[in-house]
Amino acid sequence: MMEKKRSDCPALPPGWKKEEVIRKSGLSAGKSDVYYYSPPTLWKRNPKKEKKISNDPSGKKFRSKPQLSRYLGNKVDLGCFDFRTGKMMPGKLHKNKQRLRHDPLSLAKLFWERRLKGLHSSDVTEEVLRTMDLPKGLQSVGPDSSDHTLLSAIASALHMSSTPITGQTTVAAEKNPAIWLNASQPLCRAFTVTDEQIREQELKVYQARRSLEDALMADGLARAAENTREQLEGKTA
Amino acid sequence: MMEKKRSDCPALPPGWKKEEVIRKSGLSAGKSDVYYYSPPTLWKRNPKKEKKISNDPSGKKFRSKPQLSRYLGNKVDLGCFDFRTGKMMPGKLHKNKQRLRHDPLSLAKLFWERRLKGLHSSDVTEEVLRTMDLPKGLQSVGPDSSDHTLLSAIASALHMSSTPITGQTTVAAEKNPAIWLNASQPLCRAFTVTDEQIREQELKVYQARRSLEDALMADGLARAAENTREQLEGKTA
DNA sequence: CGGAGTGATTTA
DNA sequence: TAAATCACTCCG
Repeated sequence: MMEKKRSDCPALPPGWKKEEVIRKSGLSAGKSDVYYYSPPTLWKRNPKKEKKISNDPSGKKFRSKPQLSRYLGNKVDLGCFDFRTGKMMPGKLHKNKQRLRHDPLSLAKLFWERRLKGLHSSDVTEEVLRTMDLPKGLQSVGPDSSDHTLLSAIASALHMSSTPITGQTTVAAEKNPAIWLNASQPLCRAFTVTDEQIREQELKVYQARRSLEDALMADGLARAAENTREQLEGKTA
Repeated sequence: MMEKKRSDCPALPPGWKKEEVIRKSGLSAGKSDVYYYSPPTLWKRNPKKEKKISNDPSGKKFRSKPQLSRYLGNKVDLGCFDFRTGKMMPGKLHKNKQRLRHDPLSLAKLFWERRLKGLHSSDVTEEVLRTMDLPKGLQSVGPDSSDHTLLSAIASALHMSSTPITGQTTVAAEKNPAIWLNASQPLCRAFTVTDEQIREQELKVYQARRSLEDALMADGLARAAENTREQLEGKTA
């Protein structure tokens, strides 16, 4: 087979490949497109196995920096990453979060999630969330990538939904968000929870319960909660 | 047999049908494919047996605009035909390379190329071009087949364009220059450059440099070049 | 229906 | 503008 020049990319995690293809015809002949390929092993290991994704040992193909950024999430900071050259360029700080507010994904939904942002009342739950750290395996998906909003979203989902919280699972959501987004799940990538994390969490829950006991003593708690609820309903109407 | 919704297509000759099929699954679920069917040849006479046989009751299926265009040939001008909607879109030539001939940039370049014809001022460059021979592999395409104009065109393309100079590459240009010509390239057939030609050219460049040294001594050179430049800018403005 | 290749649109 | 991103075509 005629292999195209697919080279390693030192700026990305091991196994990632970079390819440059020259356009051979049309109005844009002579211009080039740069693609990246995820490590084959990572791509073939699909834990859910709910769908056969690909036999291609070459990994998944990425065609733009935003797409790459969405996939890598907080694993790799692509702020200084130059997509065309494939190298890190210090001093070139791009704002990659701006674009997310305008893509179809963001407009499609999450009205309620957006509303949660800026909700910094005296709600006790808010205080708890504010001091929490996002687990490393958890990645936001959608227009607002702030950990705070994601936390709120998950918290809400846990309260309002009677089904398990899994996050957005299908890769198809990336291509066809309007069709494939699961509105019953918070906008984060699918994640897994280890036994270790569960044990850690059990401890945290115990501690949190102690804090909550104290909080319940505080004056005005009931009133604050009621205010919060009204705010939510007012904007959903 | 399950008949699918095939509708008439007024933009095509009588008998042509249009069909739209929605994709049901996969990454592209929800997207649709559009097909056209040529007028059914219900019966075809068998010369030997004087018997009518069914040949192609459904007509031929067409899956793309190029395929359709190839079949219809000069019968129908599909320049304004929108394959997806099945309608003619006059004024909105955002399909095809038709737009190529009409957008401001390409138009300006074409005009500039045309202007070079008949430009026989005292410009030194002109003198050089006049005494040059076109390489044998270089062939003019289009209404003006003079070598002189072609040379000027290539020279200007080398200066103006930031993309490689390839000439007209598509075979379609030979069949239908009015539609398929690539205005971003000089009006010549695609050509190749051999190593031998490159070596020859290196010698010529050396000789030309010697000539240029002498030329620079000549009185009035700078003024002539400046006049030429002003003429060009004045007309492109 | 997939996807490489290219046009169209948006961004810097 | 040009470059980057997105969307679509078109053929397997």
